[in-house]
Amino acid sequence: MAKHPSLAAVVQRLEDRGLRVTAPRLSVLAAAAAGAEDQFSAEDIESRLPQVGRATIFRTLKLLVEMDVFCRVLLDDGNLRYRWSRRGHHHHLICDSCGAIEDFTGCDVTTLMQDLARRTGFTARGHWLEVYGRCAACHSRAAVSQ
Amino acid sequence: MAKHPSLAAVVQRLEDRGLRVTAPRLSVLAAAAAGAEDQFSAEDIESRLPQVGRATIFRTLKLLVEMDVFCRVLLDDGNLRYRWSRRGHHHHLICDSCGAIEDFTGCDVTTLMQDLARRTGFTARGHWLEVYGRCAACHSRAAVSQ
DNA sequence: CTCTTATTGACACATAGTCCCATTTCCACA
DNA sequence: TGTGGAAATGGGACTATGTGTCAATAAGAG
Repeated sequence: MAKHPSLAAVVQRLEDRGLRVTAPRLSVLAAAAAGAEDQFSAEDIESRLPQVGRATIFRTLKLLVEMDVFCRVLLDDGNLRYRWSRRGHHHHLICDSCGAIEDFTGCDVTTLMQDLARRTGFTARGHWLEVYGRCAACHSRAAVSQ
Repeated sequence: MAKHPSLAAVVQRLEDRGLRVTAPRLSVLAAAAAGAEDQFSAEDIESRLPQVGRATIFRTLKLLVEMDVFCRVLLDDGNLRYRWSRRGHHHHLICDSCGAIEDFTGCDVTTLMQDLARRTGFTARGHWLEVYGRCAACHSRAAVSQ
């Protein structure tokens, strides 16, 4: 699966919303695709685009997160990263050891929420879940080196 | 149940860790207990303690979070709050409408994690979960006003 | 080609911290 | 009781991640 959706698709979605497809917006998308990692910080984008105003970069990041082109990932140390969104409801598995981020869907938190409503009367509208641990690759790597 | 544990218990835990029980640390605890709400921001503490250095306030907050005296709560808007921890693994139910925060334990995310490990090979070490929605009190309030 | 509106860039300001370093405070031990 | 070392503090600079304002610019519609 591609790291990120085609530019054309994003452009289409901008147009559908009646938003303009401008050079700075395309630059941010390009800069986000440029990194070696599939995740990036606001600062990464800033440093790759010295010619684009800082405010514009943040505005664009915010817009693209709203449009579900990017998603935010909360790292264990409290830092925030951006990432191409796989679109729709999903969560992240963040590897402590290599830092890789995987998505996961099939989130049964819904069941949990229903349970919760029964027990406490609290109705969940949404939730934020990040999982920290060790990915399969780092497991085998550890197994080999020992 | 009390909003927060006795000061003596916290003092004890500081001593157990070989840390000093200093005036600034006690001030932060007092300031945290002073607010009307059971939650507070770093800024709340700062403004209640103009005589204590900012660096000290942040150091102390961090220390008390590590000691599980306070916990951090991630609000829906991305802002962070501090809160007396009920100690041990728990999550938060944050009411959109009145802003109240309830704790909940009996978190069956564990089951989810085991499932995850089977499916993806990812072993979870920990997770962060915040739930947003509407509390029981706000439900009944809404029912009455309609 | 021009009008309108979206968008941008610059800059100031805000929040939530961290880092460094000189000074102070505390505690233990002589 | 005095003192030396370690822990803790306060001040200030610095960082990261934003937001708000406002005048200038650019895009698309007609």
